[in-house]
Amino acid sequence: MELRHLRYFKVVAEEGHITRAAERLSIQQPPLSLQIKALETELKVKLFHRRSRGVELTDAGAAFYADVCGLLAGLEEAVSKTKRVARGEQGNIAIGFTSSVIFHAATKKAIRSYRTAFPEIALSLEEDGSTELINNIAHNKLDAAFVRSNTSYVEGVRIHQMLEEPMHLAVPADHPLSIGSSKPIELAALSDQPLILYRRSSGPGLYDRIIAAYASAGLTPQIVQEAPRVGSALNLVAAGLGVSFVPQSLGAAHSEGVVYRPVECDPPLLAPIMLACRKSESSEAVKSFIRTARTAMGSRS
Amino acid sequence: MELRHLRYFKVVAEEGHITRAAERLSIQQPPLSLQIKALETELKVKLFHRRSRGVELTDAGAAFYADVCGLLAGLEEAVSKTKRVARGEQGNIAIGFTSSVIFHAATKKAIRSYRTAFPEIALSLEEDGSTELINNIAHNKLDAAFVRSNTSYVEGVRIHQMLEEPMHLAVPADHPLSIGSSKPIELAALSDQPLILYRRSSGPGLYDRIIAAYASAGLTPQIVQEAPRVGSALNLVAAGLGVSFVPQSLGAAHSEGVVYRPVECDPPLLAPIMLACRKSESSEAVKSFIRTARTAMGSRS
DNA sequence: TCCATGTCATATCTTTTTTATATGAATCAT
DNA sequence: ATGATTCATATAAAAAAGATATGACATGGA
Repeated sequence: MELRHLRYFKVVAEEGHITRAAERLSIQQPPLSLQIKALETELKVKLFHRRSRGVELTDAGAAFYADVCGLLAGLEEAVSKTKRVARGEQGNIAIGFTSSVIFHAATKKAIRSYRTAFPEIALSLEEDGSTELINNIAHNKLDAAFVRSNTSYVEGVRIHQMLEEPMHLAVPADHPLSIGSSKPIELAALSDQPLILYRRSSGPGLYDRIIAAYASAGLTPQIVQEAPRVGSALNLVAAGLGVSFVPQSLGAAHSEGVVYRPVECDPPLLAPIMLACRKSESSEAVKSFIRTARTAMGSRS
Repeated sequence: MELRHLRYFKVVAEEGHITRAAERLSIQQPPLSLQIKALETELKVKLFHRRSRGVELTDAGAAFYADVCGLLAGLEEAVSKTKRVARGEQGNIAIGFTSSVIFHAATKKAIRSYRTAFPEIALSLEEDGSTELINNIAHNKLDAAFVRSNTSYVEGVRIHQMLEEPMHLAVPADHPLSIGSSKPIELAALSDQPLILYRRSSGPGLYDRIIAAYASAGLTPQIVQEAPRVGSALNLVAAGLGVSFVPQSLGAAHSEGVVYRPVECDPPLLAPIMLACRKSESSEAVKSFIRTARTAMGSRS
């Protein structure tokens, strides 16, 4: 059976008349009769009563007609949907982010402007560590991810830097360093402070930058604890276990028992936000997401 | 576009490999490549990325694949449904009845046994006067109808008698004739009783039989009122406006203020139940309904 | 780096299928 | 009865699908 049979059948059913249907289909009557007969033979079902003044659907033919209309309409719908997806107007994409980037206004702005610009594309969001996110992109489980590292190079994944923000020092509210919180703190003042960092394995980016900053100031950090993610590091700070460095944007989120102070340091201690994506991305939807994000976040690279 | 394209596309999408897909389809690789390309050209959408180790769906291709699977499954479903309808196992039929026949146990039994025997066939039931029902059959708005007349002959409609039941006299409860209700009443005793009948135009069957019975007894009925249907005639009887004749089975339904008495009369005054249907019925579902009804109602004609 | 291998694309020929033309058979209306 | 209408059948022409042979291109191993 071919679509031709269904299309011909539909017109014949609507006209109740093979000759007129043939006209509407711009073919001659004999081939149309043959195609209808072939359809009946294949189904082993009589679809029309041959009357002297035309043809009339049998019960079975009427049932088939209803379904055929639906199928043909469904096909048209599928085709136009496919075209929309090809143009990048419809589809769905999966975006990942590390726990610390959602706090930054720019990532929220990026996602919001994409939703507005492409409302027909469903976004699914997933949180995980930088390493896992980048691996998921390589394995086609994610289309792009906001991360804080550019250190892990995975085959087929490219990482764009979107912006950098200063790192702030997070200190317990009752800690001596929390006094005069508006003035920057020099790194040297922290040499003997117990330091809380995040697990390097899931996000080496910030970890390495902090270690590097200590090193270039000629200091050795006293790491007392590794937290699985920034949020938990801040909880440990609030509990008084030590101090930590977090991206400035985190300050807005977690304030209970924690005081944030700018850090004086050369080169400045910065936390980047990067967008990881495939080196050769084929999906229009994903490409437009990357474009939107770069515009919204003011990335010029 | 033809179903072939969709079927081929589906297999290629599943295999991710044109050569293997061609094997599964029992054709050679070059024609399959051509058909896929033709499909892409017609849709003006690239459905596959050509990779060195095979092919891979594009976003648009993946969207199309999902829809194509649904459509092909839908087609199979439509075909098997059509076959079921052709075998008379599925479908829907429209049955009419006059207001007076549903009170008879035999019609309820007929409908019930049909529902049991063919649960997949939807029955739609409609009540109207005999004349209207029979016209509706001729105009294909109904498939069959239980009526009480065989007097109206409409082109293309055949009427089978299913059974006959005696007519009873309905008298007001406070009427002298209601005394001794178990004994039959002779027609002669009614010569000067005001008579209520139903409108002849919508159901000439019973009307004519009653008039004929009076005539053969040498009496002239004193018709005081015509009711639109049996139910309303009984209401008029209950109100004391006169007496009426109704099929025995009606006694079960309407008893408030009405007493029913058998009628002594030669030839006996009988109310038939007929089944009207098309002279040449083509639907298996309707044919099986007629068969079931005749069996359930004990018609031997 | 080069070659063997695997994979899709292209070219050409064969076969099948679809369509067109001509005509027949059946039914209905005048 | 006859002419018109409509579907069916027969046969010829055109189009399309499929087969075979081969090319182009990338990949992975020696």
